[in-house]
Amino acid sequence: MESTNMSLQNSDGPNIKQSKVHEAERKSSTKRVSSNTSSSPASSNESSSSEMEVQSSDMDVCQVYANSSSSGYSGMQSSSSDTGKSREDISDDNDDCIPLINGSITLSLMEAKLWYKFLEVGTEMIINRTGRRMFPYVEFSLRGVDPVGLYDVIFDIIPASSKSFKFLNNKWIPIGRKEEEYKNYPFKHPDSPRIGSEWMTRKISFEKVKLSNKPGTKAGIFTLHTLQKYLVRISIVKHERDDELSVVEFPIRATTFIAVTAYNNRDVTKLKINSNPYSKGFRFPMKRLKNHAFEQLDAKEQRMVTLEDPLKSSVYGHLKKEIPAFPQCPLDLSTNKD
DNA sequence: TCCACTATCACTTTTGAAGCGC
DNA sequence: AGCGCTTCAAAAGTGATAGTGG
Repeated sequence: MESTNMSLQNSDGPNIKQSKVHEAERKSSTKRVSSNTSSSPASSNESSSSEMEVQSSDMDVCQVYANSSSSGYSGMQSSSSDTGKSREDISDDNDDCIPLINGSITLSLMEAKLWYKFLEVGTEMIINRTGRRMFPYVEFSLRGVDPVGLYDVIFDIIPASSKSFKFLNNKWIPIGRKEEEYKNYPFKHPDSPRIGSEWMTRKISFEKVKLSNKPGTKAGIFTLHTLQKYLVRISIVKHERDDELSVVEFPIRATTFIAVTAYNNRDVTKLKINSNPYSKGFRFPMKRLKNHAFEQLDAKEQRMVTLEDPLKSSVYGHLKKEIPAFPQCPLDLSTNKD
Protein backbone atom coordinates (compact mmCIF):
# COMPACT_ATOMS: atom_id res chain seq x y z
CA MET A 1 0.00 0.00 0.00
CA GLU A 2 1.20 3.45 -0.73
CA SER A 3 0.07 6.85 0.30
CA THR A 4 -0.53 10.14 -1.41
CA ASN A 5 0.09 13.50 0.12
CA MET A 6 -2.51 16.18 -0.28
CA SER A 7 -3.21 19.60 1.07
CA LEU A 8 -6.45 21.46 0.93
CA GLN A 9 -6.14 24.38 -1.38
CA ASN A 10 -7.68 26.92 0.84
CA SER A 11 -6.97 30.54 0.32
CA ASP A 12 -9.90 31.81 2.34
CA GLY A 13 -10.31 29.48 5.26
CA PRO A 14 -8.64 27.13 7.66
CA ASN A 15 -6.47 24.32 6.39
CA ILE A 16 -7.16 20.80 7.42
CA LYS A 17 -4.48 19.15 9.40
CA GLN A 18 -4.32 15.50 10.17
CA SER A 19 -1.95 12.63 10.33
CA LYS A 20 -2.02 9.44 8.31
CA VAL A 21 -5.42 7.84 8.01
CA HIS A 22 -5.58 4.15 7.34
CA GLU A 23 -7.98 2.59 4.89
CA ALA A 24 -10.21 0.97 7.49
CA GLU A 25 -10.42 4.17 9.45
CA ARG A 26 -11.09 6.17 6.34
CA LYS A 27 -14.03 3.99 5.48
CA SER A 28 -15.58 3.94 8.87
CA SER A 29 -16.68 7.24 10.28
CA THR A 30 -16.10 10.85 11.07
CA LYS A 31 -12.58 12.00 11.91
CA ARG A 32 -11.88 14.96 14.10
CA VAL A 33 -8.93 17.13 13.16
CA SER A 34 -7.69 20.49 14.28
CA SER A 35 -7.63 23.45 11.95
CA ASN A 36 -4.94 25.99 11.36
CA THR A 37 -6.54 29.30 10.55
CA SER A 38 -3.28 31.12 10.27
CA SER A 39 -1.92 29.06 7.41
CA SER A 40 -1.42 30.84 4.13
CA PRO A 41 -2.04 29.25 0.74
CA ALA A 42 1.68 29.19 0.18
CA SER A 43 2.31 27.30 3.35
CA SER A 44 -0.17 24.65 2.37
CA ASN A 45 2.15 23.62 -0.43
CA GLU A 46 4.69 22.36 1.99
CA SER A 47 4.52 19.04 3.68
CA SER A 48 4.28 20.53 7.13
CA SER A 49 1.46 20.96 9.60
CA SER A 50 -1.06 21.97 6.96
CA GLU A 51 -0.82 18.68 5.12
CA MET A 52 -3.41 15.95 5.07
CA GLU A 53 -2.20 12.48 4.27
CA VAL A 54 -4.49 9.69 3.27
CA GLN A 55 -3.85 6.24 2.00
CA SER A 56 -4.86 5.50 -1.52
CA SER A 57 -7.17 2.62 -2.08
CA ASP A 58 -5.72 -0.31 -3.91
CA MET A 59 -8.21 -1.92 -6.22
CA ASP A 60 -7.72 -4.79 -8.54
CA VAL A 61 -8.69 -4.25 -12.15
CA CYS A 62 -11.70 -6.52 -11.80
CA GLN A 63 -13.17 -4.81 -8.76
CA VAL A 64 -15.11 -2.27 -10.67
CA TYR A 65 -18.17 -2.07 -8.44
CA ALA A 66 -16.58 -2.71 -5.10
CA ASN A 67 -16.63 -0.93 -1.75
CA SER A 68 -19.64 -1.87 0.22
CA SER A 69 -18.25 -0.77 3.54
CA SER A 70 -18.08 2.92 2.86
CA SER A 71 -20.91 3.33 0.46
CA GLY A 72 -23.53 0.96 1.78
CA TYR A 73 -23.76 -0.31 -1.75
CA SER A 74 -21.66 -3.12 -3.10
CA GLY A 75 -22.62 -3.46 -6.70
CA MET A 76 -25.27 -3.29 -9.34
CA GLN A 77 -27.03 -6.43 -8.22
CA SER A 78 -26.62 -6.09 -4.48
CA SER A 79 -28.82 -4.53 -1.87
CA SER A 80 -28.31 -1.37 0.07
CA SER A 81 -27.20 -2.35 3.54
CA ASP A 82 -29.45 -0.02 5.45
CA THR A 83 -32.64 -0.11 3.46
CA GLY A 84 -32.68 -3.60 2.01
CA LYS A 85 -33.58 -2.17 -1.37
CA SER A 86 -31.90 -3.04 -4.64
CA ARG A 87 -30.08 -0.37 -6.58
CA GLU A 88 -32.91 -0.25 -9.09
CA ASP A 89 -35.39 0.39 -6.26
CA ILE A 90 -33.26 3.19 -4.94
CA SER A 91 -32.93 4.71 -8.37
CA ASP A 92 -36.66 4.71 -8.88
CA ASP A 93 -37.29 6.26 -5.48
CA ASN A 94 -34.70 8.95 -5.65
CA ASP A 95 -34.11 10.27 -9.13
CA ASP A 96 -31.48 7.78 -10.21
CA CYS A 97 -28.90 8.12 -7.49
CA ILE A 98 -26.68 5.94 -5.32
CA PRO A 99 -26.88 6.64 -1.60
CA LEU A 100 -23.43 6.54 -0.01
CA ILE A 101 -23.84 6.34 3.73
CA ASN A 102 -21.16 7.24 6.22
CA GLY A 103 -22.46 7.34 9.78
CA SER A 104 -25.52 9.57 9.87
CA ILE A 105 -24.54 11.47 6.75
CA THR A 106 -25.78 10.29 3.36
CA LEU A 107 -24.40 11.45 0.04
CA SER A 108 -26.42 10.45 -3.02
CA LEU A 109 -24.62 10.40 -6.34
CA MET A 110 -26.85 11.67 -9.15
CA GLU A 111 -26.94 10.16 -12.66
CA ALA A 112 -25.99 6.85 -11.12
CA LYS A 113 -27.33 4.83 -14.03
CA LEU A 114 -25.08 6.73 -16.39
CA TRP A 115 -22.03 6.23 -14.17
CA TYR A 116 -22.73 2.51 -14.00
CA LYS A 117 -23.20 2.27 -17.75
CA PHE A 118 -19.70 3.67 -18.15
CA LEU A 119 -18.35 1.50 -15.36
CA GLU A 120 -19.74 -1.55 -17.10
CA VAL A 121 -17.62 -0.90 -20.22
CA GLY A 122 -14.67 0.60 -18.29
CA THR A 123 -14.83 4.35 -17.82
CA GLU A 124 -12.18 6.37 -19.63
CA MET A 125 -11.61 10.08 -19.09
CA ILE A 126 -9.71 12.19 -21.60
CA ILE A 127 -6.94 14.34 -20.15
CA ASN A 128 -4.95 16.98 -22.03
CA ARG A 129 -2.62 19.93 -21.42
CA THR A 130 -5.31 22.57 -21.01
CA GLY A 131 -7.64 20.40 -18.96
CA ARG A 132 -10.65 18.40 -20.05
CA ARG A 133 -13.96 18.30 -18.18
CA MET A 134 -15.10 15.03 -16.64
CA PHE A 135 -18.07 13.37 -18.25
CA PRO A 136 -20.13 12.14 -16.56
CA TYR A 137 -19.49 14.80 -13.93
CA VAL A 138 -20.02 14.41 -10.19
CA GLU A 139 -23.28 15.74 -8.82
CA PHE A 140 -24.92 14.67 -5.59
CA SER A 141 -27.31 15.57 -2.81
CA LEU A 142 -26.55 15.55 0.89
CA ARG A 143 -28.65 14.41 3.83
CA GLY A 144 -28.14 13.99 7.56
CA VAL A 145 -25.87 16.95 8.23
CA ASP A 146 -26.51 19.45 11.02
CA PRO A 147 -28.90 22.05 9.51
CA VAL A 148 -27.21 24.92 11.36
CA GLY A 149 -23.64 23.59 11.20
CA LEU A 150 -21.15 25.16 8.81
CA TYR A 151 -19.76 22.84 6.14
CA ASP A 152 -17.27 22.75 3.30
CA VAL A 153 -17.76 20.29 0.44
CA ILE A 154 -14.52 19.12 -1.09
CA PHE A 155 -13.82 17.25 -4.33
CA ASP A 156 -10.75 15.14 -4.71
CA ILE A 157 -9.35 12.50 -7.07
CA ILE A 158 -7.38 9.62 -5.59
CA PRO A 159 -5.61 6.62 -7.12
CA ALA A 160 -7.78 3.54 -7.42
CA SER A 161 -4.99 1.11 -8.14
CA SER A 162 -1.28 0.68 -7.59
CA LYS A 163 -0.91 -0.50 -11.19
CA SER A 164 -0.75 1.19 -14.55
CA PHE A 165 -2.87 -0.27 -17.34
CA LYS A 166 -2.77 -1.16 -21.02
CA PHE A 167 -5.71 -1.66 -23.37
CA LEU A 168 -5.26 -5.09 -24.90
CA ASN A 169 -7.82 -7.35 -26.60
CA ASN A 170 -10.59 -4.89 -25.86
CA LYS A 171 -9.99 -4.75 -22.11
CA TRP A 172 -7.79 -2.99 -19.62
CA ILE A 173 -5.10 -5.15 -18.06
CA PRO A 174 -2.63 -4.14 -15.34
CA ILE A 175 1.01 -3.79 -16.38
CA GLY A 176 3.58 -2.99 -13.71
CA ARG A 177 3.52 -0.32 -11.08
CA LYS A 178 1.99 3.07 -11.56
CA GLU A 179 4.05 6.24 -11.62
CA GLU A 180 4.32 8.50 -8.61
CA GLU A 181 1.31 10.77 -8.34
CA TYR A 182 1.42 14.47 -9.08
CA LYS A 183 0.65 16.73 -6.16
CA ASN A 184 -2.99 17.75 -6.46
CA TYR A 185 -5.00 20.04 -4.23
CA PRO A 186 -8.48 18.97 -3.18
CA PHE A 187 -10.99 21.38 -4.71
CA LYS A 188 -13.39 23.12 -2.38
CA HIS A 189 -16.85 23.76 -3.81
CA PRO A 190 -17.06 27.49 -4.71
CA ASP A 191 -20.14 27.89 -2.48
CA SER A 192 -18.29 26.66 0.61
CA PRO A 193 -18.72 27.27 3.45
CA ARG A 194 -22.49 27.03 3.86
CA ILE A 195 -24.80 25.82 6.58
CA GLY A 196 -26.12 22.27 6.39
CA SER A 197 -29.71 23.24 5.61
CA GLU A 198 -28.56 25.09 2.50
CA TRP A 199 -26.41 22.18 1.29
CA MET A 200 -29.31 19.77 1.84
CA THR A 201 -31.85 21.70 -0.23
CA ARG A 202 -29.89 21.69 -3.49
CA LYS A 203 -27.85 19.49 -5.76
CA ILE A 204 -24.12 19.88 -5.32
CA SER A 205 -22.29 19.78 -8.62
CA PHE A 206 -18.64 19.64 -9.65
CA GLU A 207 -19.27 19.72 -13.38
CA LYS A 208 -16.51 22.23 -14.08
CA VAL A 209 -13.69 20.18 -12.61
CA LYS A 210 -11.06 19.44 -15.26
CA LEU A 211 -8.44 16.76 -15.74
CA SER A 212 -4.99 17.48 -17.12
CA ASN A 213 -1.67 15.76 -17.77
CA LYS A 214 0.30 18.97 -17.31
CA PRO A 215 1.57 19.59 -13.77
CA GLY A 216 1.24 22.94 -12.09
CA THR A 217 -2.20 23.92 -13.32
CA LYS A 218 -4.73 25.93 -11.34
CA ALA A 219 -7.45 25.11 -8.80
CA GLY A 220 -10.13 22.78 -10.06
CA ILE A 221 -7.75 21.14 -12.53
CA PHE A 222 -6.37 17.78 -11.42
CA THR A 223 -3.11 16.53 -12.89
CA LEU A 224 -3.18 12.79 -13.53
CA HIS A 225 -1.03 10.17 -15.20
CA THR A 226 -2.37 8.53 -18.31
CA LEU A 227 -3.18 4.84 -18.22
CA GLN A 228 -3.65 4.89 -14.47
CA LYS A 229 -6.84 4.32 -12.54
CA TYR A 230 -8.49 6.91 -10.32
CA LEU A 231 -11.72 7.58 -8.49
CA VAL A 232 -13.52 10.58 -7.04
CA ARG A 233 -13.68 11.19 -3.32
CA ILE A 234 -15.99 13.74 -1.72
CA SER A 235 -15.23 15.09 1.73
CA ILE A 236 -17.77 16.84 3.94
CA VAL A 237 -15.92 19.09 6.37
CA LYS A 238 -17.77 20.48 9.37
CA HIS A 239 -16.46 23.58 11.12
CA GLU A 240 -16.64 22.72 14.82
CA ARG A 241 -16.01 24.98 17.77
CA ASP A 242 -12.45 25.67 18.87
CA ASP A 243 -11.17 25.67 15.29
CA GLU A 244 -11.73 21.96 14.94
CA LEU A 245 -12.89 20.31 11.77
CA SER A 246 -14.76 17.04 11.41
CA VAL A 247 -14.24 15.25 8.12
CA VAL A 248 -16.45 12.61 6.56
CA GLU A 249 -15.14 11.09 3.35
CA PHE A 250 -16.98 9.34 0.53
CA PRO A 251 -14.75 7.54 -1.96
CA ILE A 252 -17.19 6.87 -4.82
CA ARG A 253 -16.31 3.59 -6.50
CA ALA A 254 -18.83 4.16 -9.26
CA THR A 255 -16.63 7.00 -10.52
CA THR A 256 -13.58 4.79 -11.08
CA PHE A 257 -11.94 5.66 -14.40
CA ILE A 258 -8.74 5.32 -16.38
CA ALA A 259 -7.07 8.53 -17.59
CA VAL A 260 -6.29 8.50 -21.32
CA THR A 261 -5.26 10.99 -24.01
CA ALA A 262 -7.47 9.27 -26.59
CA TYR A 263 -10.28 6.80 -26.15
CA ASN A 264 -9.31 3.16 -26.48
CA ASN A 265 -12.66 1.46 -26.04
CA ARG A 266 -15.22 2.15 -28.79
CA ASP A 267 -18.06 1.38 -26.37
CA VAL A 268 -16.92 4.24 -24.16
CA THR A 269 -16.79 6.58 -27.14
CA LYS A 270 -20.29 5.62 -28.20
CA LEU A 271 -21.63 6.14 -24.68
CA LYS A 272 -20.00 9.55 -24.45
CA ILE A 273 -21.33 10.65 -27.82
CA ASN A 274 -24.82 9.50 -26.95
CA SER A 275 -24.84 11.00 -23.45
CA ASN A 276 -22.89 14.24 -23.67
CA PRO A 277 -24.80 17.20 -25.17
CA TYR A 278 -21.59 18.72 -26.51
CA SER A 279 -21.02 15.60 -28.59
CA LYS A 280 -24.32 15.79 -30.45
CA GLY A 281 -22.39 16.60 -33.61
CA PHE A 282 -21.06 13.07 -33.64
CA ARG A 283 -24.39 11.28 -33.24
CA PHE A 284 -25.05 11.38 -36.97
CA PRO A 285 -21.64 10.65 -38.47
CA MET A 286 -22.94 10.56 -42.05
CA LYS A 287 -23.68 14.28 -41.87
CA ARG A 288 -20.11 15.01 -40.90
CA LEU A 289 -18.58 12.54 -43.32
CA LYS A 290 -20.72 13.98 -46.09
CA ASN A 291 -19.25 17.45 -45.68
CA HIS A 292 -15.74 16.17 -45.17
CA ALA A 293 -15.86 13.91 -48.22
CA PHE A 294 -17.27 16.67 -50.43
CA GLU A 295 -14.24 18.82 -49.68
CA GLN A 296 -11.96 15.98 -50.66
CA LEU A 297 -13.47 15.57 -54.12
CA ASP A 298 -11.63 17.38 -56.90
CA ALA A 299 -13.29 20.36 -58.62
CA LYS A 300 -14.75 18.31 -61.48
CA GLU A 301 -16.32 15.79 -59.14
CA GLN A 302 -17.71 18.53 -56.93
CA ARG A 303 -19.32 20.21 -59.95
CA MET A 304 -20.86 16.95 -61.12
CA VAL A 305 -22.31 16.27 -57.72
CA THR A 306 -23.69 19.80 -57.48
CA LEU A 307 -25.29 19.82 -60.93
CA GLU A 308 -26.91 16.42 -60.82
CA ASP A 309 -29.99 15.50 -58.86
CA PRO A 310 -28.73 15.33 -55.29
CA LEU A 311 -31.07 12.47 -54.53
CA LYS A 312 -29.69 10.39 -57.37
CA SER A 313 -25.98 11.03 -57.03
CA SER A 314 -25.35 12.75 -53.75
CA VAL A 315 -22.10 12.77 -51.87
CA TYR A 316 -23.96 10.51 -49.49
CA GLY A 317 -24.36 8.05 -52.30
CA HIS A 318 -20.70 8.35 -53.16
CA LEU A 319 -19.84 7.73 -49.56
CA LYS A 320 -21.96 4.64 -49.26
CA LYS A 321 -19.52 2.84 -51.52
CA GLU A 322 -16.52 3.95 -49.51
CA ILE A 323 -17.64 3.96 -45.92
CA PRO A 324 -19.49 1.23 -44.08
CA ALA A 325 -22.69 2.35 -42.40
CA PHE A 326 -22.64 3.22 -38.74
CA PRO A 327 -22.98 -0.14 -37.09
CA GLN A 328 -25.64 0.75 -34.56
CA CYS A 329 -28.43 3.22 -33.97
CA PRO A 330 -26.72 6.45 -32.91
CA LEU A 331 -29.26 7.11 -30.18
CA ASP A 332 -29.25 3.63 -28.75
CA LEU A 333 -28.02 3.94 -25.18
CA SER A 334 -27.98 0.23 -24.65
CA THR A 335 -24.69 -1.26 -23.58
CA ASN A 336 -25.78 -4.65 -24.79
CA LYS A 337 -23.06 -5.76 -27.17
CA ASP A 338 -25.43 -8.09 -28.98
C1' DT B 1 6.94 -0.11 -36.52
C1' DC B 2 4.26 1.04 -32.63
C1' DC B 3 1.76 3.94 -29.79
C1' DA B 4 1.09 7.83 -26.64
C1' DC B 5 0.48 12.42 -27.34
C1' DT B 6 -0.70 17.01 -29.64
C1' DA B 7 -2.86 20.32 -32.67
C1' DT B 8 -6.53 21.20 -35.42
C1' DC B 9 -11.04 20.49 -37.36
C1' DA B 10 -16.18 20.74 -37.60
C1' DC B 11 -19.71 20.52 -34.86
C1' DT B 12 -22.85 21.80 -30.57
C1' DT B 13 -24.04 24.18 -26.29
C1' DT B 14 -23.39 27.86 -23.13
C1' DT B 15 -22.71 32.50 -21.93
C1' DG B 16 -23.01 37.25 -21.87
C1' DA B 17 -23.61 41.64 -24.09
C1' DA B 18 -26.70 44.46 -26.79
C1' DG B 19 -31.08 45.95 -28.22
C1' DC B 20 -35.81 46.56 -27.51
C1' DG B 21 -40.36 47.34 -25.32
C1' DC B 22 -42.99 48.09 -21.24
C1' DA C 1 -34.10 54.09 -14.56
C1' DG C 2 -35.18 49.37 -14.02
C1' DC C 3 -36.79 45.05 -15.46
C1' DG C 4 -37.64 41.14 -18.54
C1' DC C 5 -37.30 39.15 -22.91
C1' DT C 6 -35.03 38.07 -27.40
C1' DT C 7 -31.19 37.86 -30.48
C1' DC C 8 -26.66 36.93 -31.81
C1' DA C 9 -21.73 36.43 -31.68
C1' DA C 10 -17.99 34.68 -29.01
C1' DA C 11 -16.32 31.33 -25.95
C1' DA C 12 -16.03 26.82 -24.50
C1' DG C 13 -17.23 22.26 -24.89
C1' DT C 14 -17.07 17.54 -27.75
C1' DG C 15 -14.81 13.34 -30.45
C1' DA C 16 -12.25 12.52 -34.89
C1' DT C 17 -8.17 12.56 -37.17
C1' DA C 18 -3.60 13.35 -39.06
C1' DG C 19 0.91 14.19 -37.80
C1' DT C 20 4.87 13.95 -34.47
C1' DG C 21 8.31 11.98 -31.71
C1' DG C 22 10.23 8.76 -28.42
